[in-house]
Amino acid sequence: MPEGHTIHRLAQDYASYFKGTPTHVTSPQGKFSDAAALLTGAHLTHTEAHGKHLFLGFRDPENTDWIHIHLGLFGKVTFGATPAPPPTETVRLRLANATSYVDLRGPTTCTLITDTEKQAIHDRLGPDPLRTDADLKAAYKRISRSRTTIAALLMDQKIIAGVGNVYRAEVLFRHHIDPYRAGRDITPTEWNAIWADLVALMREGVRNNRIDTVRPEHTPEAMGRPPRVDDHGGEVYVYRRATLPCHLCGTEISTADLAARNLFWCPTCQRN
DNA sequence: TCCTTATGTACAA
DNA sequence: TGTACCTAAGGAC
Repeated sequence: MPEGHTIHRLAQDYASYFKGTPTHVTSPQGKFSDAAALLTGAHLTHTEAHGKHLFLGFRDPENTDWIHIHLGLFGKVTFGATPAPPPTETVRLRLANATSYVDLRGPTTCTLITDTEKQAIHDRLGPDPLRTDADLKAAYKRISRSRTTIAALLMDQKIIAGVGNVYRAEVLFRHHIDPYRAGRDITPTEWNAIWADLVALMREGVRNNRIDTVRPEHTPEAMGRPPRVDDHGGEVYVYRRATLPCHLCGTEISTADLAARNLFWCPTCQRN
């Protein structure tokens, strides 16, 4: 579920359902109870995403408290209309107002933090293709100096924030780049193209709340093959398509372990 | 009903 | 590099 596009979409959705309304905050599961008690009745004033980190701001006259959420691998968020059903035991955080509720389950992080602590998180994250303040040159500076593979670098949140295993695999396929190439062998032209593509793909991901990367001319309809949508909800070239034929050349898609994650690529199309 | 897997990260050794 | 953490869905039996 969660790459950067999911988190930016959540920032929008939390705001549209809860911003400016008195909000009842609870932690049915208990791990966020103390903070929830402090916040309940407060107004959600601001929501923000940086990479895979979500910040929900509750301003009092003095300063802003932030709920910092990171979904990790399993975290899920579900919105609904009131009346809210009784929460299940796994709900870490529930916000509820007169019209809506939202439940958070299974996050890696859900804590109450200050402005200063929030800034520290921004400071250790790289540029996010979905943020207007993103500096793609800062990312390239680090990539162009690194002997590490581009596949690993794209997953490093200090270098670029928000890209996960799906966007990593797909953007490398779309640019015909061998995932094992060293960062320092990526040219400025290639990096600019990768970045621009990530901006476009991830914006579409926010809009549709899913990851689709297949160009119109390569869709199942256009290519005369049966549609196949992955469990993650979108149509892709290589992600989780190991041993299936490449949409473009028919070669079997490869898979390998890279830094404890599954990497997918087409050994024929991605030889540059 | 059990086992595996997953779009992630932090920490220990 | 390995492991711990958090949850739920799908597949094997």
